[in-house]
Amino acid sequence: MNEHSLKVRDRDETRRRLVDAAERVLRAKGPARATTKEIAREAGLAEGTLYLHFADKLDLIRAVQEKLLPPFIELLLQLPARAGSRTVEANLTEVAEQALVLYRDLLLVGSGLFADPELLERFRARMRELGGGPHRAYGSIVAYLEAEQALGRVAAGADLVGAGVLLLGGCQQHVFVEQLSGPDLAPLRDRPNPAAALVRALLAGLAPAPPPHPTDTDLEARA
Amino acid sequence: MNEHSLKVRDRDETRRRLVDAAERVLRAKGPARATTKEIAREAGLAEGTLYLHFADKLDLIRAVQEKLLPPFIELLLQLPARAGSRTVEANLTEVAEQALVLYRDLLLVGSGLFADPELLERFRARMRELGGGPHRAYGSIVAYLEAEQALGRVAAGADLVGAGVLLLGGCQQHVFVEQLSGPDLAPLRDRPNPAAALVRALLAGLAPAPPPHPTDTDLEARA
Amino acid sequence: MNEHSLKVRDRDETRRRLVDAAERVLRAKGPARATTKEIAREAGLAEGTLYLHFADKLDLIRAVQEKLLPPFIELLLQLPARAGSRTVEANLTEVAEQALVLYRDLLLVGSGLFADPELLERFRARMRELGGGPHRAYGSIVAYLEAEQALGRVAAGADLVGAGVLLLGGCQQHVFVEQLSGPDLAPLRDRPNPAAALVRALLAGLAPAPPPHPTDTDLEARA
Amino acid sequence: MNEHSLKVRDRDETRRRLVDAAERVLRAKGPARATTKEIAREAGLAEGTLYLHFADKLDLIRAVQEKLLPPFIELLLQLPARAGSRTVEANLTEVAEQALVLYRDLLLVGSGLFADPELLERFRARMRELGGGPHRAYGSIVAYLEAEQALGRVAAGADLVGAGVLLLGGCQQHVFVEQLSGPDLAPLRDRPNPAAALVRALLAGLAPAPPPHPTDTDLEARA
DNA sequence: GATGAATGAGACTTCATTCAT
DNA sequence: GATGAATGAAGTCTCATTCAT
Repeated sequence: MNEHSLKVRDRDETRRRLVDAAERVLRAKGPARATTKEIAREAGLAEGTLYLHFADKLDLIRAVQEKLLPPFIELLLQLPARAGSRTVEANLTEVAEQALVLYRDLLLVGSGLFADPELLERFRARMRELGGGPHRAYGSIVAYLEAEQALGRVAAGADLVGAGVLLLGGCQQHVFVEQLSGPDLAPLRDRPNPAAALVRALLAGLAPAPPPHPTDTDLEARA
Repeated sequence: MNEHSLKVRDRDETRRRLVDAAERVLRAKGPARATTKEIAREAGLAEGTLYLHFADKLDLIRAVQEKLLPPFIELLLQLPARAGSRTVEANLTEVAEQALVLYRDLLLVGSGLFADPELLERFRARMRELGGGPHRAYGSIVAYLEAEQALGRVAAGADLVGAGVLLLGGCQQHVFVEQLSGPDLAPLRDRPNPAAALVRALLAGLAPAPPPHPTDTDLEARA
Repeated sequence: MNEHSLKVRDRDETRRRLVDAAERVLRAKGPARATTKEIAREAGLAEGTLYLHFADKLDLIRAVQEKLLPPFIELLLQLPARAGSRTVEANLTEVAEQALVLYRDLLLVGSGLFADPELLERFRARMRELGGGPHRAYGSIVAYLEAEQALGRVAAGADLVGAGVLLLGGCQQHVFVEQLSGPDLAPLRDRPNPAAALVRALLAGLAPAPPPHPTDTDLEARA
Repeated sequence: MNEHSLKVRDRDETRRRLVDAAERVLRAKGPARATTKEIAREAGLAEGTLYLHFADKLDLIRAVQEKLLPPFIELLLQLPARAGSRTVEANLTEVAEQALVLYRDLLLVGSGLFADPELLERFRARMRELGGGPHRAYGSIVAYLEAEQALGRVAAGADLVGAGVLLLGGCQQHVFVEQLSGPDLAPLRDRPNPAAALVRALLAGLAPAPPPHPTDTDLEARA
């Protein structure tokens, strides 16, 4: 390990401290109130140092947002290979649990994304660069569900993309309502295991079971 | 119509112009970049006039956000009375369509809500004041589904709150992915009628149809 | 009493209500925080009405300040005629009491005078116009003391202008220290009748009584 | 002198330039018209720099006011030790001279103190913090006069606090009248050495010399 | 590379004043 | 004469960014 790699490690270390500090401040104050001065103080560094490691403040915020995604991405990448293992319910519940974690972070840390069109556009550009983004997530989920369909563990005619949207959306909505309502009014407070509950609700659907015995009289009545 | 009511109408007119202008600027620039100066210019009024009608900038933003909700609230309030009419699918699709409209607005205009803890807290306070908020929305949806359950048009054991979260969340997610992906990468672009599709997916569920009557004749029939 | 005089009385009444309201607001908020909006509200009139009766805000403030002076002026005008009546101490104590009242008002209401050179210059101009001002006050006091001197009730060689400056200044200083110290630190709090005490101190002076019996030994010691 | 102390000196230098610039602007425009913009321009610094060194505008004004007091405080602290030296008249005249200087500054720079209740309250708080304020000034003067009393150079029964109030008040009044009258009407203009005159007037008092020994011989001597 | 004082554009807000009704 | 909504200049303060050390 030569001097150069030491320096590189120092650079990385400083950069990491800035990202971590930024995340703490974003969580504490919200994107609108997070200032470079406070982030630098939280990192124990000078304000100017920030600009040696990031192009500007938005660049740093984007780095924080990117840090939040990998665990979820990781899980999705492994998902198709799990088809057939355990139960569909268990596999999807694990996804939902991680989605809840992710959306909680995104709501607090990344809500500034839609507040500032420029930040949003930069984020999209970065996603294109990395080849990531929502379409990858849905690709993984659909691939998994197709595999389960082939195994007969998912209904044949099901709208798999729709199911993915409902599942991830349910998680997002849960967090959304939770935060919007605050500690006082909490319509979802008495749902102890939201991830599992949402998965069960999605699997079951809302439609009533079709009439078990299509007897003659039934058929006549319908006609 | 006397002089006083004329003035009242003037006041209201000015107020409305400010809210409309604020909405346009919020959509164009995002909450983080919307300035009082530009809102006033957009309204064709002086900057100071804004403060004759609103306590401060956040108060104005809140007024814009409040303006977006009533159509959706209205629909939800009428929903329970529709139980038994048309089909469950049609009724829920109408809800989903309006939810898509609402979330599209909220994402662009209201995302600043979570970016600034103070704004969020003010919004919560206002909801407590008005007795509104997400718990009211869920109350209406659950009441409707319970009525349909009693009519046999919704499965007996279904998790009705969970269904509501999945439905509204699915709409939210659709908008979220749509916006996050931008015009280029659009995993959901080829879903022409997202509201109807989500409702159908929710009604059907993912689970494969269980053998309704595990009697011998049934099993034979399948084989 | 014809219609015209009624209107005149109305005008005066409105004007007086504005001046009174301005005084109340000035006392409550201080000159720096007194706004035309609040003064109008306090007067129960519209903001624009203020400008029908006063050239501008400074003109109104000046009217308040002028209202404070007459009682004191009145007293000073009568003062010379009182020479020989009661005691010098009683006469001066009455002056000191009124001076305390005046300075208390001036400090709270009129401190803005020196905060704004323009206001000060307008006040001077108005004094020149009315022939009033401090030189008139001192004229009265000196005239009174001269009369008392002639009566032997005031020391022959006394600096009468200096005595006036000390007396009025003592009152001013008392109020100044009182206000500057606030309710907590009050070096002058245990002085129950400050006007009387100041007059007594002024009459007595600080110099020790000259040696009562200039005996030979005393004279030798001094030489 | 290392790099750090250099920076400290820079900081102090900038701070001092701001205070000096603020003092100049306060004198020129009065507290009510002094703006941060002009103070910064006068200091040759950016407006934002002001807020690196002072919490806000009031904090800067307070710093100017505090700068004015030390010379006077210094003199008062040394005063008790001077008892017995020179003459009482000389010692008090020095105090009066400095008091005139101080009040001239305070009237121009510090009159805003009473115009804004918040500024006044901050000033009181700062005095409590520093243990200073008028009660300290009066403590020193009284201590000095007591020492002189013990030496027989001040009358035994004299009201020492009252004497202090008269002396400082006289100086304050002198400045007050001087400024209020403006250059035209100056009732006190022909008093060439006001400090000395006020002290002499205070020492002498107004009361006519009482018959020191109301013995027969005294009475005869007067006749 | 790190520092942090300085920058300065620009944000929000206030308020004396005007003028159509 | 009275009104009060509207004005807009001016104020205080913030904060991302730069640059000499």
